[in-house]
Amino acid sequence: MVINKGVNSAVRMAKKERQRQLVKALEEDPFLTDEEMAKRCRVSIQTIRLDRMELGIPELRERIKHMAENNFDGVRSLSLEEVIGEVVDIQLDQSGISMLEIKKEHVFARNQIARGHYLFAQANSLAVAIVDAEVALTGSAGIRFVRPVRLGEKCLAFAKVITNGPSRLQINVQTKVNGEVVFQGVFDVYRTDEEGQ
Amino acid sequence: MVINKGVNSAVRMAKKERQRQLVKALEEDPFLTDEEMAKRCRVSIQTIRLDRMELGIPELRERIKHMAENNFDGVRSLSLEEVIGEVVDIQLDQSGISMLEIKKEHVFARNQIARGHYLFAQANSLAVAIVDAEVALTGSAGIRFVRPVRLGEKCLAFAKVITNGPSRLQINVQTKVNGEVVFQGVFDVYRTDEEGQ
DNA sequence: CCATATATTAATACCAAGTCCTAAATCAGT
DNA sequence: ACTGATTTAGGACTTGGTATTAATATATGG
Repeated sequence: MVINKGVNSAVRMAKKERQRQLVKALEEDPFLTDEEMAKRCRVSIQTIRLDRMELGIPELRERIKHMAENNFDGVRSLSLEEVIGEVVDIQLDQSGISMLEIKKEHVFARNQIARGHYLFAQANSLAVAIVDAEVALTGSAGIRFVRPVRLGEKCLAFAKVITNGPSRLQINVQTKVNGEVVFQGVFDVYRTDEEGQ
Repeated sequence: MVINKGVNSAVRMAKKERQRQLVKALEEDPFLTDEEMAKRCRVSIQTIRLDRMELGIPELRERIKHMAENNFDGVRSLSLEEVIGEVVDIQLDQSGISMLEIKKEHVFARNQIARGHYLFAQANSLAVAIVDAEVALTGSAGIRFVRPVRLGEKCLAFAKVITNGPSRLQINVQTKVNGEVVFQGVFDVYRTDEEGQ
């Protein structure tokens, strides 16, 4: 019996093992068709299909679709990144206010704290936006993350021009959550009609 | 004839307009089937197919597949999604290199110059990534955009730990394009097991 | 007004990569 | 030899198409 069980389990393992390989192979390359997998495992297509059923693995097209959908959501937030925060008010060459609500895509999954560069991006793009010029680019900046910002918090960035030269402005940006300063930065922004950064 | 041309162009516009809408609709939602689009445009499926042919738009499955493939390349870096750019090399608590290719979504449409916060994001996330801790957050930073970076350029960010304390590190990041420095920054990063920014 | 493009619709056969279902074959263990 | 699990096979149907051919507007040029 023990011996038989050995043989038995050898066969069972063949199945289990195949399914294990299936899962692994699809993790590595989700674009594999049942036909491909059947060839690889030297079994019939139907066997692979049964395996997928048992393992609850959707068909190729569904797998691909899911990946694409995830990606699409990502793309959405990428294009949203173009406009970091919503501009609430702007006085060209003087001041501006923008609002950014911290969402899932802005935070570290582990601790729900906003990634610094989103706060920077909000401040930076606001600073650039209030400059009255064809082209405005940040030259340098000094920034401080005063306290961590958490998921769901609404960041109000207040930008104020400190010094206003013909080709160079210094802009102070203070970001607050419920009146509490969470970020502070000074941006040196250059304006030109051609380039600079 | 002018009158006829008017009618003519009205019809032609119907087609052009429909194709314009098609492109737009698919940009907004690439998961639309021909059938759906046919209903929306109140034409036959065949017309939509012809339109796709003319416009060189691949079928639904191909579109989805492409998205999924792009995503898949990015899936590897999904765990690295924490980091903007692709990490090339990391020595924890010592140094790191990441690469970011400037694409359309990173530049100002007007002048094809990369928005500063992407360069910042690359540098910032690399700085945070090389810190060997449960949680690492940027406290402050001083940065300089040395020269503008253009569409298509590949930015290599080199991060190096300058001072390495138990709870605080100073990290210098220099970003280069073809050996030329384009960005330079010093990041104060805090490591904790709970929070801080 | 008729011929001639251009645009649209229809109809058919075919494909990939499946699902769902039924039935048969195989095989291992007792 | 029988039982139960496993594997194959087969056919019908599905989606979302391609490719091709043909018929039908529709519009404009002359």
